[in-house]
Amino acid sequence: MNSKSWLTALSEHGYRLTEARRAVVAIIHSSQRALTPLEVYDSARLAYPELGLVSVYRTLEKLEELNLIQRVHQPAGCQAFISSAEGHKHLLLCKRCGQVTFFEGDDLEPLIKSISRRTNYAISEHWLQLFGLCENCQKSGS
Amino acid sequence: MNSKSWLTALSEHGYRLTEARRAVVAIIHSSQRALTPLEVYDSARLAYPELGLVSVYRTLEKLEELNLIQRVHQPAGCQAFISSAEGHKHLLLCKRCGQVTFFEGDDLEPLIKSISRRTNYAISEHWLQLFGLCENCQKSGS
DNA sequence: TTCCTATTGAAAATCTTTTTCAATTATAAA
DNA sequence: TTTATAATTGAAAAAGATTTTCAATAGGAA
Repeated sequence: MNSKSWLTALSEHGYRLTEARRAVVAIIHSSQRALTPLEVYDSARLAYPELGLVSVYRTLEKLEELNLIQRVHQPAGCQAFISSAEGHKHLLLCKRCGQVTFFEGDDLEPLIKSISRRTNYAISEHWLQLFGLCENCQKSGS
Repeated sequence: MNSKSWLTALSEHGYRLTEARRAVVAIIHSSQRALTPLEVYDSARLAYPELGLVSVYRTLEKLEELNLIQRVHQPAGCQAFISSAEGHKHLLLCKRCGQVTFFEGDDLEPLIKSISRRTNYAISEHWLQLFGLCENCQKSGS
């Protein structure tokens, strides 16, 4: 999924393709780690200085609505966004550099069924997130 | 773990036992669902009207520091707190009434080891949270 | 009971996010 | 192309949430 297809998706949902949106899409689409609205704003303004922070919020809102990005929850805060993976994937976050890696977690079904039986809950969603150090950060010491 | 032991814990860590703290502890300790600072404030003021919102924030901060409460992350927001379970437990949340149930998730180890092998991450923490409908809310229709 | 200092609540400050609004601009239609 | 129009913009204001400041108060050790 390249950055152009995000623009196409926006367009197909009746949203106009503006400079502000292109700038925001370019930044968040190419990031390997989750970015806050302010970080997107600061990075995107390097290429498009007229950009307003409000447009960043509004564009992130639309990208999230189209499932192109998703919010990342971390101990330090829950305002950051990253490109969504296709299909149902879970997140693995590097505690040092913030890099986000997706992984499949299908093996969860038996656990969920067992919890469901034990608690009598009808379970419809799950969040699984792992934290650790990526290969690079392990190498480069603490 | 009763509410008195939270007060003891606060006291043992050098914090004074004040009316404001007692009021906050009483409310959050007895809640079955996660409460935001504002919800704690509103509930606690019924018993102790002089309470200030600032003291709610400050008390929640200390309770979290002592691991007596923990922040609950939800699609709707991440500002709410619930009593912590003892030992390593995961959360199961009712999407309708908000009730929080803890469960053990030890069966996760094999999955985590496999992801670790596949991604070369050194995984040190995990978050697992399930969402669904509790028994009561299933009964009482949508 | 006294004294010291942690704690308090009110107000102000700070941050983040949302709303308002007049000007601009993307896009469909002519 | 040009035109018309409605979506979008950025700035400013508003709204919310959280933190800081500060003088007054009250917990608890002596």
